Amino acid sequence: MSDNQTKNRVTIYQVAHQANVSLATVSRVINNHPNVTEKTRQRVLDTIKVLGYKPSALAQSLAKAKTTNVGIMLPENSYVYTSNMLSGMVTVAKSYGFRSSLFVTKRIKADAQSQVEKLITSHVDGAVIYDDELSIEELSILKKYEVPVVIIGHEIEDQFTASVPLDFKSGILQAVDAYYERGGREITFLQVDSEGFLMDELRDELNRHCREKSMTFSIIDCDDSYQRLYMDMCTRFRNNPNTHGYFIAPRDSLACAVTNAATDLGLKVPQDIEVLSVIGTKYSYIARPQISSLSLDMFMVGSIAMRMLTKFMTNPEKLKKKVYPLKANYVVRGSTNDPADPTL
Amino acid sequence: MSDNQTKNRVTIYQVAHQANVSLATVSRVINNHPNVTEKTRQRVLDTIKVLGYKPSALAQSLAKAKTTNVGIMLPENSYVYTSNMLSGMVTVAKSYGFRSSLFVTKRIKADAQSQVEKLITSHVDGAVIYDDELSIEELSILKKYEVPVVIIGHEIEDQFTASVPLDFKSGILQAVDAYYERGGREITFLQVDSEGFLMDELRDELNRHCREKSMTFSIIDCDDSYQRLYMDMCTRFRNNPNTHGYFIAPRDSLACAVTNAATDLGLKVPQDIEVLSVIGTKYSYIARPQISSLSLDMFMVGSIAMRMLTKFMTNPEKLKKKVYPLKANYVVRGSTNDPADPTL
DNA sequence: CTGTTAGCGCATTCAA
DNA sequence: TTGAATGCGCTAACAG
Repeated sequence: MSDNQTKNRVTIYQVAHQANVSLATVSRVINNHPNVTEKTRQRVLDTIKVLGYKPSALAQSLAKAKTTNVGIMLPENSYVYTSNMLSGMVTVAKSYGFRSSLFVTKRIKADAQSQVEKLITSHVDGAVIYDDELSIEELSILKKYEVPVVIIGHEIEDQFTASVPLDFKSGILQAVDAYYERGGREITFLQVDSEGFLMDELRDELNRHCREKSMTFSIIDCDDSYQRLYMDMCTRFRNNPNTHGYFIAPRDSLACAVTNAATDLGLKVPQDIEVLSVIGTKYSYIARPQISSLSLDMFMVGSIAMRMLTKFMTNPEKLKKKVYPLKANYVVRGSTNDPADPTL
Repeated sequence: MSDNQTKNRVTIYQVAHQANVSLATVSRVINNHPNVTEKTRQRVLDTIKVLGYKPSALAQSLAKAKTTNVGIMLPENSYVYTSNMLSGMVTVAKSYGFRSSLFVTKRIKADAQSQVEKLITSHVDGAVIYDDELSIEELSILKKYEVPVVIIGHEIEDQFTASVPLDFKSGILQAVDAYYERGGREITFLQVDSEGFLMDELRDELNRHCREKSMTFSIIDCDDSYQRLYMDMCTRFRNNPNTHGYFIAPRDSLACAVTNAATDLGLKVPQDIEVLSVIGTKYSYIARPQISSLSLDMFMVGSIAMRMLTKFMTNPEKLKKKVYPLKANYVVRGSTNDPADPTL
C-alpha cells in the first residue's frame, strides 16, 4: 500500500500520449491557457475524462511554488467557540479555493514551536493562527519564510503579519463596573490552568481594576472540566451557605457549573450570586438561568481572519487595514443583576 | 508575494554546498539513514541549523509518493459532536506523525463529490470520512486511487475501506420501548432538513417500530436553529396547553429548545412532556432539566477511526477488524420519566 | 561511507 | 498553436 500514490494514478503523460499531444498542451488545457485550438482542447478534455485524470496538486505546487493551501493553527482542546472559529475559517478558505491544513498545539511552548515548523515544511501559502502560547518570537520564524500570517487575539502588525485583536477586556470592565455601581464589591475569577495569556491578561487587568476600586478580587483555580468544577462549587457552597459575590468564568460550560451548583444547593442566581461567562456561545442563552456573557460571533471572527489572509496572500497591497480589531459585547442575561436589557 | 515559497527557502543544495557534501548525504541525514559518519552527520546537522533549513514536505512527498497527510471529511455545519470527533481525529493523526487536511462538505451531493476529488488531487495517504451525503458510489472513486478510507457512521468494508458504524438505533428503540412500557403512546420526531441519512434511517425505523406497536408517530419539520425551534415550540405549546407525549430531537441544543419552551410556558418536563436527544454531548447534563440522551464519546469515535486509518495505511494486513461498530448508550436523565438510573 | 544520476508530476520558458 | 527542454526540491538506486 505504500506505493498507492503512484500505482494507479493517471499522469499528465498518459493523457498527452493518449490524446496525441505533448504534455505541455495538456498542461495548458488544465490551466485554461488561451493558446490552444478549440479542437485539441476538446480532444484533451475528452481523454482526461476517459482516463479519469486528476492533476497532482503536489507536483503543481512544486512547479509553481504555490500550494493553494492555508494552515490553521489552534489549541488542541476543542471548545464550542474554537470550533465555530474553525468552521468560519475553513468555509471561507474553501470559497476562495484554498485547502485547509489543521495544526493543533498542546499548551506547551515546545509543541507550539514544532507546529510552526511543520507549517513551514508543509508549504502553506499562508496561515491563520489562534494560539495563546505563541509569542512574537516563535512567529518570527515564519517571517523569514515570508509566509503571510493572520493572528487572532493579539495586535501584531508587520510586513508579513496581520491581526484580528479580540477585545474582551472593555466588555468585562463594563460588566464589573455595573456590578460596582449597584453596590457589589466581591469578584471571584475562575482560573483554568494555562488557558493562554489572553485569559491571563484579562485576570491581571481585572485584578488591577478591582484593586483601584477597592473591590476584593479572589481567584479560584479549577480544572477545565464542567463536572469537576460543579463538584468543587457544590462543596464550596455547601460549606458556605451564604456565599455571595460575582463569579467570572472563562466559558459557558464553566459558568453553568457555577450556576447549576448554586441552584442545586438552594442559592438563588442572580440574587445570591451573580455569574458571568467571558466567552459566550449559544449555550449562554440555552442554559437556565441564562448566562450573562460577552458575545462575539466566533464564526465571524474566523471568517474575517481567513478573508484577510486570502487578500494578504494574493494582493498584499490591497489589504489596507492590517489590524482589524473586534470587540465582544456585554450581553445581559439572567445570571447577573443588571437592569434588564431592552433588546432581549 | 506569489514567489514567497522560493525566494527565501533554503534548499537541500545550499546545505550540501555549505557542508561540502553531496545532496544525497544531506538527504541521508535528514531521513536518519544509517550509513553516514558521525562526523559528517554532525557537520551537516550544524549547517542545517545555521542555515535554518527546513525540508520541503512537497518535494519529499513527490519523490516518495507519500505525503504523511490524511484527509478528514466532515459536513460543513459544525456541531459540538462533530468538533469533538474532529478533535479526536487530529490528535491521533498528529501523534502518528500525520498532518490533517480538512474537507468540509455542504449538504449537497455535487459538493460532496467535488470534495472527494480534492481529496484525490491533494494526495492524501488516507482519509476519514463522516458525511451522510456520500453514498458508496461516490466513494468508489477513491477505490480507484487505492486510498485507504475509514467511514464513520455506515458499515462498509472492502479492500480499501474500513468503517466505524454508529449504532444509535438500538438505544433509541430501548428508550421508546421503555416509554411504551409505562403507557406512553405518542412519539414526536423533530426532523431537521437534510440532517443526513443517518437521521433519516432512524426516523424511518422509528416510524416502522411505532406502527408495529400502534403508537402514534408524528413528525415536526424544523430548522437547524435553537432560536427558531424555541419560538416554534412556544407557539405550539401556547396553542395547545395540554400537550403531552415523547419528543425526540437530533441534538442537545434542539432538545433544549423543546424543554425550555415547555418549561417557560408552564409545562412540566418530564411530567407533561418527555424529551430525548439523539446525539448527546456534555450539554445533556449541563442543561436543566438534564436531557436524557444517547451517549457516545465522539472524541473517542474520531480517535478510533483515525487509529484504524493509520494502521490501514501503514500495515493493512494487521488491521484485523475492518469494521468496528460503536453503540451509543441510552442514558436516563431528568427529561424522561424512566425510573432513575442508579449509576447517576 | 559518499557522490552521481535519474526520476516524482507538472509548469514554463524558448523554439519551431 | 504546439513541442522540446529545463527545473521545482527531494529520494533512491547505483556506482565508486
